[in-house]
Amino acid sequence: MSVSGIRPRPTLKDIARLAEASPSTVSAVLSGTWQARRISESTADRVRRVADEQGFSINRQARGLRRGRSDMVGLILPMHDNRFFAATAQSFEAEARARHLCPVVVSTLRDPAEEIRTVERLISYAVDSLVIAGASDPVAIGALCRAAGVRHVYVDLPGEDAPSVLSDNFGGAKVLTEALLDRMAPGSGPRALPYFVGGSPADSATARRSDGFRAAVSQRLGQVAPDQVLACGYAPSRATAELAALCDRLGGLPAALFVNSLTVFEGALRHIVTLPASDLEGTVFGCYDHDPIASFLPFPVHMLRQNSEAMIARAFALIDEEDVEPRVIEIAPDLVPPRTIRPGTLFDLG
Amino acid sequence: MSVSGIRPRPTLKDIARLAEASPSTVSAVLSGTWQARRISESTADRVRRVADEQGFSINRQARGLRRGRSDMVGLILPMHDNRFFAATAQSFEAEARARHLCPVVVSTLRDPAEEIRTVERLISYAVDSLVIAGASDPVAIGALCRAAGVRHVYVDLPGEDAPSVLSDNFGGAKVLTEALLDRMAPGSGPRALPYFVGGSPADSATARRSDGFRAAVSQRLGQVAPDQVLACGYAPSRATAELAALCDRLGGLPAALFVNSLTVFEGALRHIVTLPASDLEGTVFGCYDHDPIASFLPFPVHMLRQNSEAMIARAFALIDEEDVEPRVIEIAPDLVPPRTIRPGTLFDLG
DNA sequence: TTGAAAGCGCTAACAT
DNA sequence: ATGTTAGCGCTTTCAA
Repeated sequence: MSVSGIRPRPTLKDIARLAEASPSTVSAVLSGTWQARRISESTADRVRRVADEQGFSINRQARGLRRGRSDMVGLILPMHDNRFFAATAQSFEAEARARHLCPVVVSTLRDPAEEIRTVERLISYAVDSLVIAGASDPVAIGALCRAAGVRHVYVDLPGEDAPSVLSDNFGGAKVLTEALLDRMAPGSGPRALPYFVGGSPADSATARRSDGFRAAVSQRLGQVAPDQVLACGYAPSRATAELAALCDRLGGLPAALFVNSLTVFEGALRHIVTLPASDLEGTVFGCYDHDPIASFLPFPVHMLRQNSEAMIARAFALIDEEDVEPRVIEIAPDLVPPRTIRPGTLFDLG
Repeated sequence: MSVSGIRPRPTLKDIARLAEASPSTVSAVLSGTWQARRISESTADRVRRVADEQGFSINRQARGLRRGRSDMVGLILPMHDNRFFAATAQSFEAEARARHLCPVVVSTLRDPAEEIRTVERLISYAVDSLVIAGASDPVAIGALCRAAGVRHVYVDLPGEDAPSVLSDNFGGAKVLTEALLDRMAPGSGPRALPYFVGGSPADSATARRSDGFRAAVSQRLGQVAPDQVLACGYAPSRATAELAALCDRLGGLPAALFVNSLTVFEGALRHIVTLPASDLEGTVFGCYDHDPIASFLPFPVHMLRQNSEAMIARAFALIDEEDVEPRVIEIAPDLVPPRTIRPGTLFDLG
């Protein structure tokens, strides 16, 4: 309204002057510390009224500087565009807000240099603590956090210097593999075997998952050939090629296919759609990760839904308890069975 | 190494003392302002060396307080767990980093109160600017931003007091509808018509999309009955029920179905899988939003991929140019045709 | 080419 | 029950 345009936002001092109180009183009233400083109800009311009238909102940079903290918690992610990490971010925000902390979510595209820069930056904004999901250089991250005295917890991929909350990759893979073995068509020869595809052997999650796969298979079938595990990375295009080569070798799809992630699954699909429809009949699919639309595909896909909510809840509990003991905590994923196929519908393969 | 444990991180003053320079010199050297203050190369080198040795990293709360800004940019999202918003977040981070700004992404679950609280909070952390995606209360947001002098841009859903970068909902819906009309089986009676399902009529995106749908249909078929547009919200369960009711009325699926979002699509699928396979043959699907796995379903789904990258790039350009003129900028989404179906494969419906 | 000093807005001793 | 004051770590005149 005024010709002068926007005026600077009021500071705590302005409120103090207007409410005829001292800055410390205003500070105490507005930050809820006033129980300690037995401030009279009337003063408190007056201060609050003036603050409201003036549309006062505190300068958190100043408050943070003075208190040596920021009331922000950081979450570092490889990327947003991924069901698991997106769900992780969602849970993270809920937990942060329940604690009146400001959630700050930043992704690093699995670039170790970017990851380090991000950690440094968040520390220099004085985040109170840090959750690191899918760390690519946990050693460097740990060094930075320790130097700055910032509590941190690893999620999804482990670190050595602080607690890690991971998916139960071994157990989950074992359960999923068992589900596949249960449904697998009996037969003999290499096509009658289950195969594992996707992921990087350098990555501890893939290692644990393929171990779980091997454990289940060898328990049921007695042995696992090395070529039943094809860790060809996470890129869809690599998965397409790898599956094509496998089908070539076997003369068709194997009886069961354990797919290590949704991106790998997408790549696998690209090959599958080129196959004769009859080829699908003898195959069961499993995927370590869940996608609601995948459950509507015209063949059974057993999926594992990682429990990101429980993982993040656990991570926050560790931070709350100031528990910094390095160790691995595993959270079981949930097995999502394929949807029941009703005879006569589109998805009846018979 | 030392028995005393972690020591406090060095401040700029510490570096000054160790480098035998004044705090102002160190500040100038470390923040690149030193060209202005013609500092000697040797001093600059010495300062940088000491800073490195000490592992100095600046306290951004202090810097921000002094400079009256924070070098943070905020992105407000309805939720992370959604392909479009996740892609938006990803692009946002890339643009922010290209400008040496710290991206801060926060979601609000479409809760207007939470949204306001989040905007207030980010402002009180002194974010330099704000991108608001899917605003549920743009009027209140605008008031806060203006009072604080924070530049802002709306994305996905418009605001009145600042520029808005939106998907070209009308044009996109028209193009998608035309693709459906092109592929639609000829016939007569209500089943031979295209239907629009999902979204809320209160939401401007849905309004524009259904307008685009109507424009394309009336141009081709001469008229559109009111009951061809079923804005039943975004919840999957509502969509399932709505589609079931429609099929009931029509005696089967309509010749074409325009689905307003992926969540609606998921709900629609739940009904579709209960239908006899032969029912699908005469129907084409369209979805405003893209999902890679949906393209592998055993019937053709035309999808629209919103160009979040271009939208965010435009939003940042507006912020860079300090362009605050309220207006709507529309970005065309890309039509993703259904995958080619090869005869004899699983996905050959014939 | 550099240093001294004020002060950003807030909180927490320490007064009273 | 409330006010005074020092100072968090930094940037920026202003002085030299």
